[in-house]
Amino acid sequence: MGRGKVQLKRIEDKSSRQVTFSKRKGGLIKKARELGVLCDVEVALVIFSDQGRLYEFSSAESLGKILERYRRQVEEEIAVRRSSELEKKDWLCNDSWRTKQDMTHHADCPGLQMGARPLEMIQRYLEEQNIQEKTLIELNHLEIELDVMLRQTRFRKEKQLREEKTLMEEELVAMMSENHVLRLELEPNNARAPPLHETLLNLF
Amino acid sequence: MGRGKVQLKRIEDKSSRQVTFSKRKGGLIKKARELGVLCDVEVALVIFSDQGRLYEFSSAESLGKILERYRRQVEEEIAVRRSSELEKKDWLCNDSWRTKQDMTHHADCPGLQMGARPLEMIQRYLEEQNIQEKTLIELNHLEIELDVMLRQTRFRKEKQLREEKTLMEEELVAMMSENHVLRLELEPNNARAPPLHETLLNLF
DNA sequence: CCACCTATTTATAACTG
DNA sequence: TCAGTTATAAATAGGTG
Repeated sequence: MGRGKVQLKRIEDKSSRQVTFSKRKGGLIKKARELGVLCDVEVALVIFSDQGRLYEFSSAESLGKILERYRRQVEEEIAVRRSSELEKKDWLCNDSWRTKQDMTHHADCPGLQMGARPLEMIQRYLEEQNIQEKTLIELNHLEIELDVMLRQTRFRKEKQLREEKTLMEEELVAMMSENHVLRLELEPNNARAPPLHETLLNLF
Repeated sequence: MGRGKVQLKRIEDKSSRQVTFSKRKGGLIKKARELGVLCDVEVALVIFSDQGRLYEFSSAESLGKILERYRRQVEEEIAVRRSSELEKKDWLCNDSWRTKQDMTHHADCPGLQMGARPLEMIQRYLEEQNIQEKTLIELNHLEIELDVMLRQTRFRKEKQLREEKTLMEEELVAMMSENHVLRLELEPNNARAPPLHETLLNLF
């Protein structure tokens, strides 16, 4: 949209990129809000600019809540997946539903205890699904599923580091407390502000 | 956009709402992707349909990572905010930045050695700019600038922890390496893929 | 519900002061 | 740099099959 068509690749000119970011960020947030209102759904949006600045939007109370819900949902899926691990394992390791070949050599593959032998499982899965015929969308779904699997494993590993991390964060917080932070109170100024432009009303 | 203008309120007709959701969800994700690519930023989007179904998008590696980053940032800000509560209170309760009273007593506030004397600089800036006349947008810009200042200070502090962090991350990576990760090579498949529907091309 | 088809509304790229 | 304008590209509401 605009005077010229735009290629879907990184805008190299820093200035243009910044301007485009600013404009499109506003547009994206607006659309996220509209989706939330019109369709009565929860929408959460998080953007990190290349400067590392955080922008967020959420249709509901707080982004945190939506993210909590997201986390819960993902963990739930993990739980479900885990509880059906045995059957799934059977399913994934047993090609009978397709080639009916003898798969017993997979039965003794070690390290598959906790349902993760990602590489093998995935390779098999891909082979069977005839990946070449898949659409990109389906591949995307697949990737998400794989990510969930990975997440599951990762979760366990990360727990081992959790305490150390916490310790470190506390240390960080302590160090940071040496800094004095200024938080602008925008609301009061806004309230006192005279007629705002349409654009402003529109975006905020 | 479309045959009729649309009011920004919940669409009551369930069917229309569902259709609109479907269409707009696609559009929103597409725009999120475009923002990520064009402006080289990280974007994460989470949507819960009213049916509780989860839709997600992320411009980067995984949504989880962005969410992690988000969490870290928020925690950081909270920590900083809390630690600076006292000074902030002082500043906010002191109307001198408006009344042009003597400010020298700020000169001795500790912890601000490093070339930034945020409190003073900001007070001065605000005085000069006659903050009451500013628009919300300008205030936003101001806030961003201040944030950059803060970030610089923070950065120096964080550096002190960088090495420890790096060490820890390496440990994490090592642990993760026990897992076999599959990275889908989307491009090749895409390239080989036969004619995709317009919608597909449009969205991906 | 999905794909496709316009008529319109929106978003926004490029430009201006 | 930054708000405001304009010409165009895009998104999409409503409708059809």
